[in-house]
Amino acid sequence: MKKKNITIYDIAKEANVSPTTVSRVLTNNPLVKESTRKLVLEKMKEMDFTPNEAARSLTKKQTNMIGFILPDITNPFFSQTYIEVERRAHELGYTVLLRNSMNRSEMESTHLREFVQRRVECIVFMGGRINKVDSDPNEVEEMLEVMERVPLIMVNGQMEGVECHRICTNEEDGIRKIVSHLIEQGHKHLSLIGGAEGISTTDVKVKAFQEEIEKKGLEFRDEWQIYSGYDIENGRHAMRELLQKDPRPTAIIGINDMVIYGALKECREQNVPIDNFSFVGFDDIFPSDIVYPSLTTINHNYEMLSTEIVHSVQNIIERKPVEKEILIDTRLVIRESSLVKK
Amino acid sequence: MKKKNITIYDIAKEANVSPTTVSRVLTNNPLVKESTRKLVLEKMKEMDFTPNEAARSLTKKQTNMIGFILPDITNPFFSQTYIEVERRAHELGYTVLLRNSMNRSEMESTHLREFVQRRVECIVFMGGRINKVDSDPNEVEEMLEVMERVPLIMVNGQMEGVECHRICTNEEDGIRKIVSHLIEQGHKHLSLIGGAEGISTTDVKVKAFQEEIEKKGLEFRDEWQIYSGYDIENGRHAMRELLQKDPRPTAIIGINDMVIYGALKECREQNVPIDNFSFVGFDDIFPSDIVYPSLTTINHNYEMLSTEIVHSVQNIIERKPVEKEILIDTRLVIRESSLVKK
DNA sequence: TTGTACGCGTTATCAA
DNA sequence: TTGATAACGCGTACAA
Repeated sequence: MKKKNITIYDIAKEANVSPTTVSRVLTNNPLVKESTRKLVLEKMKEMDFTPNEAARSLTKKQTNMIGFILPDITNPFFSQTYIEVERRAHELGYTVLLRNSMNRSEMESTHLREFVQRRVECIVFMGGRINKVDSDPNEVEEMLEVMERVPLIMVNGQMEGVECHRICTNEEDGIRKIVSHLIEQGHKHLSLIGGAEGISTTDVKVKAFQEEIEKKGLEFRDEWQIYSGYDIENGRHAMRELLQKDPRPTAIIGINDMVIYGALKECREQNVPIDNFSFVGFDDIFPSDIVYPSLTTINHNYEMLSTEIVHSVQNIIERKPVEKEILIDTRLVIRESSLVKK
Repeated sequence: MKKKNITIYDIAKEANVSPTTVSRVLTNNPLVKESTRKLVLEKMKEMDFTPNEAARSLTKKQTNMIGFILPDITNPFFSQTYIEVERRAHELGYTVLLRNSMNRSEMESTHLREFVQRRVECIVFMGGRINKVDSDPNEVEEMLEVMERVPLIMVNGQMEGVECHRICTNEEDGIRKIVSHLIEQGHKHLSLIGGAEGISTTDVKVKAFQEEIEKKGLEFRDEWQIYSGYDIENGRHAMRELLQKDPRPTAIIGINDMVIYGALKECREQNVPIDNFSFVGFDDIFPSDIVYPSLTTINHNYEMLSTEIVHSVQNIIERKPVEKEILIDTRLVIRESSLVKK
């Protein structure tokens, strides 16, 4: 089953040329006579030759690989971003190395180390440490060390003391769009659930939420803003808490779509009519179109997000000028969950 | 920002030893005096040295990479499988190269070529061409060529004329479990929607469905078995068709969970009470626990699936004996959608 | 316990 | 248009 590794030397011998010439046809060097090129190509086909990328990387000092760290690919928000990045990177000849961190710092470290070792040409970082408002000095130092060797792009995050390229969803504006929409629907009592204090994506949203509410002359109630985490179960807990309040809010915004799924589930289990509330999520992951009621939410513009990521990656690698910070605008997708019923 | 690439030679010079010795500490060779090892490690830290994996791969003739081709990582079925594989592979020191094929043959070819070029040590293949009942001769030939150089494992698929390791979900048994469950619930009129004729995973299910129905003394109605594809929209179409039948079935099985999401959606749009039917899916992807009604479905046992995949990968790479075909049993997860109401 | 010399498969430099 | 020859950075047989 295993063949001997055949190399350009083998091809050279068969074609009666030097290895150099074989290498030339491999790199599409135009300084090769057409007839010899044809001959060499023929022999390569015959012998089923494939150049060894490791050897190539070694001499060319470039691997055509980029590393992508994200918390959890089973979360549609990340997979929807990743797949677009993979596609576009592929078009430009790059191989993406995907690694899940599960938001665990040691995993992130491991992945970073591996990326450096494999000499990826750029690292894209989402989630985890880059969303901590108070960054860990050790993590900062590690990032800086990595960045001395590999350029790094942070997506929807940042670290104090780590200056690098950033591409971010305009989350403030997303929240404003949600608040405006709910007020238009006649709501006066808005709640925000999910997330965690000290995590930048949460803090940004909470701040924007509070500001926008007060700007519109509504009342911000502390007890209607519940930090409860990011997943479905966390959403259930928040909703459970909310249902015990008196008075209750009439509209509920989720830090992401997932927590709203949980909130809906909790209402059902407690036999609380869904219609009692308007719900709005954030991310527009695919299940939001199929849950019941379908979920009003903020779409990240995944296409533009991924386009900008790969675009930046490319320019950074090619040492072209790149904007240090790129903001991606969002879009409010109105579905059933936020429309006034009865 | 860019440092000169520092190598074992630089370390050697700094530590007053030979490059060989540096290499030895890198590979944890015990034949190094403890004091020199310490010295070398120190210098490595000081100079922020990281071995170049490409150079390593070149001499060791092993890359520690495995390739993973699947149709679409945004489909939770695949991401739930992939993430487990990544985790386990990582524990064994392997890097997984993930590539999405979107079920397109040319993409698969591109990815296969790249994998060979990068000298991955094993390829895991899901979806696409390996699910065609009538395999394309060109695709078969390509697979065989690849397999002369890299071992390959097919997950939930096979190709006539391509003998290789296979790890499969026991889909027949899954379908039988569903049918039994529905009959226990008192159903006599079962329908199966989704999938496509000539795709092995579909054909296997359809066949098992028909056989099991007849074995139980029920009637298999051709018009209640609708090939309509694999995604949400396809599920809607099938349901639309089903709603026009007279008589209608009372229980609806989906080729996967996605099509049932579509079916539920279609019922709502047409104001047909969900309660008129029992629904059962296949795959147990995560939204099935949060859609309403929550979906009864077949769980793939992702843990065992991924364990077996990585286990096979490892044994194949290490040339240990491996079972040619491994069957993974499923589990019926009963939720609201299939329980008799009223 | 350590070092020398060579090989891994390619690309790049220079000369022919 | 082609061919020697030297890198690229590391591992390993062999010698010391």
